[in-house]
Amino acid sequence: MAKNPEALFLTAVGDRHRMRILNLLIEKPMSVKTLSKSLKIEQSNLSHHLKCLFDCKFVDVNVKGRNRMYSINPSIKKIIAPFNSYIRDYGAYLKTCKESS
Amino acid sequence: MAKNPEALFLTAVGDRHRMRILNLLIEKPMSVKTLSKSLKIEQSNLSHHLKCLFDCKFVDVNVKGRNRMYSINPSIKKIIAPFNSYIRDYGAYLKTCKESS
DNA sequence: TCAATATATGAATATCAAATCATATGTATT
DNA sequence: AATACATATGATTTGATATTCATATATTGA
Repeated sequence: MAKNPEALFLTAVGDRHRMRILNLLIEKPMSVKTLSKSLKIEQSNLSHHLKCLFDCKFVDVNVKGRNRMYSINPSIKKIIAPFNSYIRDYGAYLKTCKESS
Repeated sequence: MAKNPEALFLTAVGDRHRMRILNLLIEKPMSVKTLSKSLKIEQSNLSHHLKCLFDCKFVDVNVKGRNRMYSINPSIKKIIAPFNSYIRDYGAYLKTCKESS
């Protein structure tokens, strides 16, 4: 069944790693190498995540020597802020959908 | 690997059906029956999604006769608004993480 | 108490996304 | 041109999540 934009959005951003990537990039542009070190995500795996973020236009790239600098697309900042604020206030209450069955 | 609050949040809300549920409930409380009809989600499946939303405190329930009225937890409204606004403006650009390989 | 209605639950299955691995591509440096 | 470095890609494996199905529970009304 084809996904609606809401679902596309949520799967795109809805990942432990991708959210952390965005939260780092919101501060400043970074190369894959730097991201990989900071977040301890293996390079190839990280590249896959970046591709996903890029395809959805959450991040931009530009080439700088042999590095590729990823930067955040400003449009998405509006969402990250309320998201982080929610996590700060209510994060402790969250559960997986499975548990407490 | 244990999930961080960010990931918990995103998996909880990050689902085609659950987002639509929240977007309906934001207008007014509804019974499972009503939700099921409006969203054309089969009852048992819907109940599973509601449980997930409830466990994460995104919705509340109260019993009204033999119905159970689900209502949205106000704390989450702050996120739904910017989310919907993003979708409205940029939804068309979203892609699945797989395609265009 | 019995039947009807509304909802929840657990287990089994099906579907989808993430991680990994091996390798390819592109750029810079010598 | 050859090597090294940085990153991307495709295929495969692995793991997680959604759906379905059969059934249980709870409430109401006859």
